[in-house]
Amino acid sequence: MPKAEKILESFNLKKTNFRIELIELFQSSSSSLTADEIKQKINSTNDKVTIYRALTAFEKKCLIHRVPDKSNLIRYALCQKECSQTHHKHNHAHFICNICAKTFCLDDIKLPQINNTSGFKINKTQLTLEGSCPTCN
Amino acid sequence: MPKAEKILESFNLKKTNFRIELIELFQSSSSSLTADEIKQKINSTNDKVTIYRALTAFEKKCLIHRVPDKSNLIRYALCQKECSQTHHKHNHAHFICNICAKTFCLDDIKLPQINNTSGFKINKTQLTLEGSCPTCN
DNA sequence: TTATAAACGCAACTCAGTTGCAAATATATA
DNA sequence: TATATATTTGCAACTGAGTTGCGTTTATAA
Repeated sequence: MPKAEKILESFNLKKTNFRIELIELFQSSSSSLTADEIKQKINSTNDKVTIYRALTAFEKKCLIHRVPDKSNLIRYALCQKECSQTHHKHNHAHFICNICAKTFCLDDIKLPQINNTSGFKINKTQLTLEGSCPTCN
Repeated sequence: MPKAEKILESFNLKKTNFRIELIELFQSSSSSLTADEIKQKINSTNDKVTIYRALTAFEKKCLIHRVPDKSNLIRYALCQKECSQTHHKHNHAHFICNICAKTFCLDDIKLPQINNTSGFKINKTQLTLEGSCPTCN
């Protein structure tokens, strides 16, 4: 796991305390995070705008990616190394726990290959599973 | 295709002009609908609250189901006959068009069978495809 | 015809996420 | 080390989807 400072450096982002903490939080989280969860876990005094802007910047640099969420919140998880600095490239399924509402990346479960059908041209495939996570069951 | 009045009757819902129109709109739509799209297509003077409440009632009766949406809007499509009046039971993939942002049900594409993995108990599977729809390409 | 439960409409609210702008700060350069 | 510059931050105000409360209207059953 690369150090947070190294990551920010390599992405040409400034090494501010908040952003270092934010990366470390993502690295230590087994599931994904919403802006609100971040605000609670890093008990910083940072404004929510700062959080949203950091997330937007990280997503743009392919450091984090959006994952599905039950209640239509924007939820992020760390990208794996297959993502370059300019292009996201995910080939894993996501799991939403119906009890704790967290979303997990299931790196082991690969996506099915679906061919273009009846006029629909397919660029991207997403597989989302629901149920109960290891902690909840 | 059952008549809108018949449907409302069988679901123990009142046959109001708005709800009849709403069902007919769903029946004539090849893709799914948001509350806002409904307001525009039925150019009724109905309050948005009325639309939201009708959608909630229809979903509860398993007449419509939520489908994924690019920008986290609540988006609905008509259920197929496999849904009972009390339980949703969907076995099809969804397609999101990245150009027109509409979501379509792909009844032909069935869901892959994923087994429970490493502590995750799976109850539901969702397969979402993205690309461009027949109209847009 | 009347009673009653469902549906409706208005107003006001909630809450996630966004935008504008000015102040602060990290970092590269002189 | 000092200075310039682009990035990041914080505040305030806003947006827009969706919700809640409550009183009124309406479909339908008695």
